[in-house]
Amino acid sequence: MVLREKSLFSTRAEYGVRLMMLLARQYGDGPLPLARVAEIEELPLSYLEQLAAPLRRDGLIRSQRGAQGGYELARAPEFITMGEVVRSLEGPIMPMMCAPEDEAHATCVRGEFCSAQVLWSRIRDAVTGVLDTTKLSDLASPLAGRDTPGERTPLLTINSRLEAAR
Amino acid sequence: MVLREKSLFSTRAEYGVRLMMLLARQYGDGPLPLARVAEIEELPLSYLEQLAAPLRRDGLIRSQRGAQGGYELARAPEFITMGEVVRSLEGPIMPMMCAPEDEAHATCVRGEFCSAQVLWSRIRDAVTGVLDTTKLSDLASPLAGRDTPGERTPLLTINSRLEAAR
DNA sequence: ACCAATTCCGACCTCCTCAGTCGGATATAG
DNA sequence: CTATATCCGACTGAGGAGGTCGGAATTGGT
Repeated sequence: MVLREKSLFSTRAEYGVRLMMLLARQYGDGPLPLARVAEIEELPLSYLEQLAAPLRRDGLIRSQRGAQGGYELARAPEFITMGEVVRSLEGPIMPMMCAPEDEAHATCVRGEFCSAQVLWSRIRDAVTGVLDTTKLSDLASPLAGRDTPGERTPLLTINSRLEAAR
Repeated sequence: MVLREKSLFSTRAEYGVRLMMLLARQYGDGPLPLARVAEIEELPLSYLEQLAAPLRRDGLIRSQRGAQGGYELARAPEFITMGEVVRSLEGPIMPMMCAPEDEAHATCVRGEFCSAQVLWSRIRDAVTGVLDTTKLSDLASPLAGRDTPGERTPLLTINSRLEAAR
């Protein structure tokens, strides 16, 4: 779809996070169908379906099947960390084979001689640190992180802004 | 070669860092040929040659061609950051297309609406933070990062330890 | 002068993952 | 009943990761 150089995470995390943020804004207003998400975020519906599956299995979102159905957050946005979201979509965070999250079974063949491992572990910890301390509620407002406190922004607002943009 | 799940960086960074650490231990004792490195680290020589090229172009290592030649660090280990090494091998650090190191040309099509961007930027900063504050000298000793101050360990020691290991 | 050891360079190749697509089955509100 | 959803599994095309290979250029040792 887009031209894509190498990047630390894949589109699964990217799209999945965008999906979750949309659900966060919608939280409390009933389920949102993926077709709407696909439309708003301009993402392929069939791909989104693939991303919703693990999120649901991991208890981050709830589904309502059938007409008027869709997905909604299983918990309030302030109780969902980005770490849960990203791990659900991408699996455990490891910057390198020899530095898995589960330090127990590092697959580093070279064992004690691999002192580079220290570096990769530090990086992994830095990444998971951000991921685990950032909650969905920290990002869900379009103004969040932009040095403005930012009140809640309903979907309606976002839609009209998208209209205006094209 | 090895089975390889998804990981934040590729083998280029992994092998390249190991190469640099070996050169760091050898620093001041003349050039080390890649054939030796390949032997010690059990890595394919022809692939190492590929990794040495950018490191040399970026002025991190110096080469000496011909017999008795090899590579050596262009500067002392305490003046080379892991950020320089990794960037030389892998290019700019971006966890996601919409959060490049050069914040100027973010290729995020959705512009201001992409509030997820905040997350990816934070992660990028966390990673580059570690990378840019860790120097080659911080890792070069096999004891470094293992809560022991760690004196300099010559190659000879490492070799004999490798012998013993198999 | 020669040879062996090196770096240097570019082309090539193979497999696996990413980023989807597709077809259909199942559930449910109106 | 039907339109709208989720759900599930199989399939696929392109591209990058992770190398390999052949040869040219450079240099120290004898």
